[in-house]
Amino acid sequence: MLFQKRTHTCGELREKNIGERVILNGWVDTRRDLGGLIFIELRDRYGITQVVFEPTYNEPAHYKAKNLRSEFVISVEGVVRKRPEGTENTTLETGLVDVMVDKLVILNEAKTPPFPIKDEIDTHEDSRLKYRYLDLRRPLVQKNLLLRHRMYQLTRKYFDENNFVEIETPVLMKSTPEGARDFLVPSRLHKGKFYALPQSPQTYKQLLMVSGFDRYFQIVKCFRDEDLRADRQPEFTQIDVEMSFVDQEDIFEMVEGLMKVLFREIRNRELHTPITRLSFTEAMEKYGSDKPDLRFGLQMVTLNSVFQNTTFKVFEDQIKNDGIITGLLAPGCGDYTRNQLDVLTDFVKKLGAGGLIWMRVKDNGSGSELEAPIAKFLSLEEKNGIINSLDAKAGDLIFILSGPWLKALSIMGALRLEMAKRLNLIKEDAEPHLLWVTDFPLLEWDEHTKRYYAMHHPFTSPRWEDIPLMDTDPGKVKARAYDLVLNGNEIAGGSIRIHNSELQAKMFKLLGISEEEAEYKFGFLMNAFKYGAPPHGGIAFGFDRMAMIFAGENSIREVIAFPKTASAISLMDESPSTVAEEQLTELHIKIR
RNA sequence: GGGGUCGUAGUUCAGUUGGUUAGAACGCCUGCCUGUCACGCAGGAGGUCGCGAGUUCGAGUCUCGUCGGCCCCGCCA
Repeated sequence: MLFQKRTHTCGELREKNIGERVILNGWVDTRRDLGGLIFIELRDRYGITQVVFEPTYNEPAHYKAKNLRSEFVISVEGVVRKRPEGTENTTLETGLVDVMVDKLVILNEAKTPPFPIKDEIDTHEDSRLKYRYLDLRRPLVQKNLLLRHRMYQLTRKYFDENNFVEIETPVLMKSTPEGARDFLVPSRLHKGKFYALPQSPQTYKQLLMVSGFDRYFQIVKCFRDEDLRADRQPEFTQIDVEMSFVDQEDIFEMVEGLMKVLFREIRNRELHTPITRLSFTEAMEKYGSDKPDLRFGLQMVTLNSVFQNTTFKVFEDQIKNDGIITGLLAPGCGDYTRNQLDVLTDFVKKLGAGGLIWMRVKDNGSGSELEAPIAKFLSLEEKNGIINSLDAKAGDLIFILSGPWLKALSIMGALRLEMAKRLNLIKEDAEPHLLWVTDFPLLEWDEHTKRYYAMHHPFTSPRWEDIPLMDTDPGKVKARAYDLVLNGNEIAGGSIRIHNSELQAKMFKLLGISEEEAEYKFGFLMNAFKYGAPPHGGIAFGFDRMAMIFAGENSIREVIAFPKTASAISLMDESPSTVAEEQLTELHIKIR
C-alpha cells in the first residue's frame, strides 16, 4: 500500500523525539526550494513541522520534492533531527527540530488555492464562503470551531451532571406560525399538506415535562425564515432547556451555573454570581434597550418630572399623552460642531424620531447654563432641572428625545450606543457584562392589526399578581419571562410557562386566537395539560451567538462551519436551487 | 420591502475633466541557488473592468437597469 499512516501529528514533535523515525501526513503549507535543498512546512490541524529534503541525504526524495506545491497532500518518512545551531524557529512549537526525509509519497496534488491558507488574509468574505472547505483549513477558523466543540462538551457535561436528560425532538413538525415565518416541507404522502421545521422545540419540551422528564436539555438546530443579520442565520443552534417544579429563581441558578463553567473553561474568568438583574422597564428607561450593553455607563435619564408644568408644546403633548421625555449626557462633547450635530440628528431621524434636541452646557461664571436653539422656550427652573437631573457640567452636551414611551427610549438607546462608539467607550477586552432582564410585558399591541401579540410566546405565564389585569388592562400585565444578556447581545430567553389549560385558553383569547384555531394549532398541548401538567419553565440559548462572543468575533458566520450569506444563500453549494420537475410533481407542487 | 456601501488579474487594490497597448504588490509559471523560515536573484504568463442596455467619434470612468457581497431599518412568538 502506498499510503503510509502517520506516527505523529504535525504539532507533536519536540526535542525528546530526536533520533526517532517518524511518518507525518499533512498539507504543504509553505515551500522553500533553495535548489540543492528544499524545506517544506507540513501542516495539519495540530500544527506545523518543517521537513527537509537534501540530495546528499536522500537523492530520490529530494528529486521528487521538486514537484511539491502549496496544499499538496503528502506523507513523509524520516528521522527527527535537532536543527543546526542558529536555524531554530521560535515561532513554531516544533521549531527546535525538523525531519530529514528519505521517503516522500504524494497522496494528492492540489490546485493553487484562491487565497492563502493562513490566518492573516484580507480576502473578501464571498470568496471565503465559496471555498469554505479551504477557509476552514485556516488555523484561526479551526480554532473557532474547536472552541465551539468545547462549548458543546462542557454544556453536555454540565447538564448531565445536574440530572438533565438529552432528548431529541422532531425536525419535521406541525406549522404554527405565531411569530417567525416557518420553513415548510411539502408532504409527498399527503397531498396539499406540509411539515414545518421547528423555530424551536417549544411545544415538545413542554410535553416532555407532562411526561415527567423533569429536567430536559437538547443542543438543537432551529429554523426561522426571516431576514439575516451579522448575528442571525436562517438555521441556528440552541441550547434548549426545560425544568419542572421550578420558579424563575431555580432557572436562574441553573443557568448561572452553566455560565460560570463556560466562563471559567473557555475564557478563564471567574464569573461572580448572582449576576445583575434589571427589569424591562428599568432597562428601557436607563439604557433604551431590552438587551443593554453595560460595559459602559452613559445612562439615560427620564425628565418627565422636570417638565410636569411645561409650556413648551412638544414636551407638554408628550406629558399629556403618556409619552416620555428622555435625556442623555454626552460628557465633554460640548464642542461638537453644528455639522456633527446634524449627522446625529439625521441618525435619530432615520430611526423614526421627529428630531433631536441638543444643548451645550456652558459656564457663565456663576454656574452652568444651557445654550441651545430651544433654550428660549424653557423656564430657568426647567433648565436647572435638566442640568441637575443629568449631573451636567460645563463642556458637556445634552440630548433630549420625546415621544411614545417605547419608541423614544429605543431611539435614545440607539443614540447611546452610537455615542459610546464615537467616544470609544466599548473596550473589547473589558470585563464581560452579563445580566438578566426580567418582567417583560406579556403582550405587545400592534397598531396595524389592532390586536395583542405575545411578546415572548403564547405559552408564557403572566405574573400571578397580574392575572386579574388580563381582563381589565392586558397591556399592563407583566410576564414571568427573562432574557440573559451578554455585552449587549441577547444570548438566552425563557419563561415560566402556563401549565393550566384554562389559563392557556384565556391567553389564546387575549391573543385573538379563537377556540377552534387554538384547538387546531395547539389542541395536542392543551389536551396534554389536562392530564396532570407540572408547573414548569425553561430557557433557550442562542448557541452560535454565545460562541461568537466567546471567540471574540463580530459575525456569527465565523463560528459556523458552513454559513449562509445575508441573502440566505450558500455560495459554496449554491442552495437554494431549482429542482427537477418530477420532484415537484411527486410533491404535488406547481410553481406559480 | 427600504437605506447605506462595495464589485477592475488568482488575491488585495490604484486607475486623474471620458482619450494611445488598463497598472502595482502578493500569488502563479520557468531558470539559477545547500540552511531557508515573508528565502533570494533573473525572466515570464495572466483581464468578459460583475452583467445588460444607453449617451458619445471614443466608456473601467457618465446615465439607466440588473445581479452579487457586507452593514443597518422593517421583520426575527
